[in-house]
Amino acid sequence: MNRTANVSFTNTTSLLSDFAEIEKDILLKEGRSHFYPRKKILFRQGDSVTHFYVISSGTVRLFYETPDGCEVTTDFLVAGDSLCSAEIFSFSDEQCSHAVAVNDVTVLKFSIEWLRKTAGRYPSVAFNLLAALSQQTQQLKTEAGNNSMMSAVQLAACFLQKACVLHGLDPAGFNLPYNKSLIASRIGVKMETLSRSFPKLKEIGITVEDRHVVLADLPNIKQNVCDHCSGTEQCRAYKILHAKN
Amino acid sequence: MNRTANVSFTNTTSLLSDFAEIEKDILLKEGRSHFYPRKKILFRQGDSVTHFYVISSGTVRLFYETPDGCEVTTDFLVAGDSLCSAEIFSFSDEQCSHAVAVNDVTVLKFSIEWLRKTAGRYPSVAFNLLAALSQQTQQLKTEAGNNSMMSAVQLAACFLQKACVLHGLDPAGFNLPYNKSLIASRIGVKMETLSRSFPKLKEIGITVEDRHVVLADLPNIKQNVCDHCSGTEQCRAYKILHAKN
DNA sequence: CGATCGTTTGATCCGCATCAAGATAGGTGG
DNA sequence: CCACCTATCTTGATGCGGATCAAACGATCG
Repeated sequence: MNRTANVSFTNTTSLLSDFAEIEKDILLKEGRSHFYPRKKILFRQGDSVTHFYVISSGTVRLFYETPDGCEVTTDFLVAGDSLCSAEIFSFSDEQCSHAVAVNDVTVLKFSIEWLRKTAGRYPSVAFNLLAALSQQTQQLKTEAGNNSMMSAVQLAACFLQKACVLHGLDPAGFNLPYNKSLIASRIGVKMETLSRSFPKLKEIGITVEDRHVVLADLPNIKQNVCDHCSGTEQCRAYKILHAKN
Repeated sequence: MNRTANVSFTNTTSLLSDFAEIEKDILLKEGRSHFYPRKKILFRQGDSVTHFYVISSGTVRLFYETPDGCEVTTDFLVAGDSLCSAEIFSFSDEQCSHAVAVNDVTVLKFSIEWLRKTAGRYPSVAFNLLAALSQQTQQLKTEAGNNSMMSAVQLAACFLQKACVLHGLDPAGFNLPYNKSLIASRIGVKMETLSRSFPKLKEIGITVEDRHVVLADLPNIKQNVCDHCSGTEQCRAYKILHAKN
């Protein structure tokens, strides 16, 4: 587990992207780089929280198991995103979800004791943690709202647009970064339902054939991603939502 | 707007309950006490975030409006809970929901500038904010999971148990602290559906007649509240969930 | 070449929303 | 005191969306 120097943090909404250079140095010096091959588990639901992670490359899937054995995917995380930011300062020290590498993944690991100590010593570190947590909370809120109000077709449309932006892909044509079953699990519908939504997506300019996706009529897709679907009229999901009225 | 000395923070999971005495003093000295009568609006969705609030007494409802005019209640907050904790440190300075007094409410208000400054000066204040945010995030996560997996009957059962604990009521018999339409809006179902779930609730020992509720067979209700339904076998919603198998 | 995985497609069922019509209670004015 | 009204809630009938069960298809792999 050697240290790495060439870590890139591309995600503009990430925890670290936003740090001043001094704090970045502090963190990069302390962080131990770890490699997880595809399908390797980073931690399991119920494990005690020992580390804070920042993803350097690859994609991590968070999911939990319901008592009846059903997997619910709560998020996909990419380079620059952090894991266990909420867990560090909460009362329970148990992981509330599994984390598994979707593809080959490298992360920086920090012990939670060190991070707590450092947050106490450097206010700017604490502030950045606060900002990261705030954003997570906001995102969860809007997502909770969306999920309860949107149909399977709308959810699929949103997901594809978000995935395109998140992974920096070309809307004019790209390959799905993960299985369709994972996508279904992420948007909270069954595989069969997701499958049936593709013909309907085609009608509104989203073509999905095998792994290949085309998002037509959306040159400025970044502005169209629907974190706040309900509010922004450029959003495709918004249009779908109101097509019927 | 006079200052108040006799503020009680009963909620054990609240932001302030957990502060050391010194920090409590700092906050209580700065906080301005405000009174909001029943139905008065604290702030509206889209307003710019100017203050951080801690509830001294009463109940506040958070909700947002969908484009088609439907109200979605995201939370009820009671004495000791805080408002806008996530908003203070996030990029957007817009309120993402309305806040309205369910009954007569008193709050302590702090300007966000002051709180940011104070969090920078006193690490323990920053830590308590981190802890509060962490907890909020965790709660949102489990709730998002629950909502997608639970039926209307299960959601109603959960809500009644939580409400009982949250408001410190007697499970052997209490009156609903709010309208049934608000409850329906909170658990994300229509009034009619909530209404139809009451007969089914009776079968599992939850009696609802008009405003009066009895939670039978649950002497230790606090242990039964289902923040983590999926995991705890004592939880009534867990039992409902698995009654069919 | 069969075997397994991921996906599609079809048939059916169930839960919740919707629309519509009472029911009950609290409040107001005559 | 009664008639009326509105808010809140209940009950019934119907329709739709998504889950479930089941079968088949194509691709990859040993």
